[in-house]
Amino acid sequence: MADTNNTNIVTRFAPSPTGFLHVGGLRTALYSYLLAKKSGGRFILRIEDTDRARTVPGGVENILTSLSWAGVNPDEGVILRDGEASESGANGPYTQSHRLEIYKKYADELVAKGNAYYCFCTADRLAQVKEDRQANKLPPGYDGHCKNLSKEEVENKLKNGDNHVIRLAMPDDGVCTFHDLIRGEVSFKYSDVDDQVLLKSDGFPTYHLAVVVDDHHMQVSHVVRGEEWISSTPKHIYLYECLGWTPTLFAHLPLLLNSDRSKLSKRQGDVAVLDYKEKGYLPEALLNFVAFLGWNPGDEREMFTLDELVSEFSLEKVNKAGAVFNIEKLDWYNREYLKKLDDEKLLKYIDTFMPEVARNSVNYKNILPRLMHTLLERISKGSEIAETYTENISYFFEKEKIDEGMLVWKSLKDNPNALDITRGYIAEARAILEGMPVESWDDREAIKGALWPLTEKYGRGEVLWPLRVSLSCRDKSPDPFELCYILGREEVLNRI
RNA sequence: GGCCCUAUCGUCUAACGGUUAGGACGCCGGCUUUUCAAGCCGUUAAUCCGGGUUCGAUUCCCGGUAGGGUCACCA
Repeated sequence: MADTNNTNIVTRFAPSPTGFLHVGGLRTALYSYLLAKKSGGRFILRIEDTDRARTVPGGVENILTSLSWAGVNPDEGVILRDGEASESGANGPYTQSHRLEIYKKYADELVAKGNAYYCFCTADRLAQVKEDRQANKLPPGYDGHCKNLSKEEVENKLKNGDNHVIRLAMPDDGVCTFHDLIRGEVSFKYSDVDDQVLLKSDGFPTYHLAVVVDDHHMQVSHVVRGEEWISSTPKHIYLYECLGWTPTLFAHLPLLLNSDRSKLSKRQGDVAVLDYKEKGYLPEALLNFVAFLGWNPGDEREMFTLDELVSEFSLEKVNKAGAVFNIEKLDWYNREYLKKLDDEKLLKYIDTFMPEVARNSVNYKNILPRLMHTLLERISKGSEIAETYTENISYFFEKEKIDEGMLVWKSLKDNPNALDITRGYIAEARAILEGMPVESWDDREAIKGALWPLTEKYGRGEVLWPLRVSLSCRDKSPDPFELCYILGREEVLNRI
């Protein structure tokens, strides 16, 4: 349904499928989503696939999957400004490569109006110009060579079928000042702005043309994008002016940074949203974390669901400075959200990260539900299960060799009969456990209660340490009561 | 190099002229304890520098410095 009410904010997320959606993109999408949703407006997804050479197979799929995993879902059935039917419908996002005639039409209009011109320069000449200008310490950029071509020359070259692009003719003087919703007033001299290509020789638009045309037609009110676009904004605003349209409002977000404060990149860790999914980060955790990179509610609350973010979010509270993507904090968030999972979900979660060896154990199905909470205390994400499996987990699923020297508690170390004495303790413990009613095995406290008199008789470390070691074959593990509970009667009696 | 943006603990940040500069993560320490982990408690730690404006600057202005972004027929 058409919405002509301007009080509602319309935003869009416009990634290009040239790789995988990364966490910075997710944050941009999230902020755009929050801004629109908070006002009761719409959030549009638009695929900017105007670079044929760099478009990656599966790129669109990856964007869609990532967004939907995170729960940042675009609206459907968007109506365009001029009333044409929504190409998006319920089936997918807008895609620029499907809208080529629209951009062409406006590029032609711009040429007709004298705001743009044909350029026939070859790549070689362009490279030469760039080199020369740099040698003269001028900023690299187009020198305007084709701007002054006569009508006849242009027509001849066109008739000739010469390769050409269409460039925007930037004014020689004047200043572009705009109010960035995050940074305040920003201005650029038009003379510092290059004559950008609008339509490439393959007939595809560049970002600059496509973004303006689409944002206008899709009734976008607020453009939320990364700071790297701020210096291109004058081109966009000028384009709006030439086309006789009202520019959108702009909000340029601070960048996400590596720990060395360079722009977040693949080299220093994972950046793809789905990498985080695979490592076992919960979408709620990633989203909550990423939301707080450059924004905060103004008080000391830190845990926010997507819905809570919608009601709390405001652009005024978005910071200006770049933010380091700090994995430790993400890990903390993830564990907090993991703790909130109910047993059924936690079981499923832990299960998906368990290695094959564990799965093949006959006791797997019995042990896992009892082990999961204990395990959760030791990990902050699923991928750590595999990393720490051999060291800290494998013994639950298969009995391993015990180093008998490890069996003796430190207080008995000097006693020549330490091992025999310790074996005696273990034997007594075993007898107690064997005589324990079957239902007590489901109750940690009952197990503890049964074993406790022994510790009072011989000492805690003297009894508990060897018991724990003989059950886990490790010098580090949960306490013996916990081990008994997790392993179950049969396995415990078997191991002791 | 030109242009633009930015600057509070190691990190994410609060303080929109007056606070012992607050919180969170991490680090470190303590408690608990049979080990490990978890949990609880606590400590450490910051206003980039220099000038203004002001009775008073983290906060406003100017200048440095540092970092980042951008200057493609890439987005």
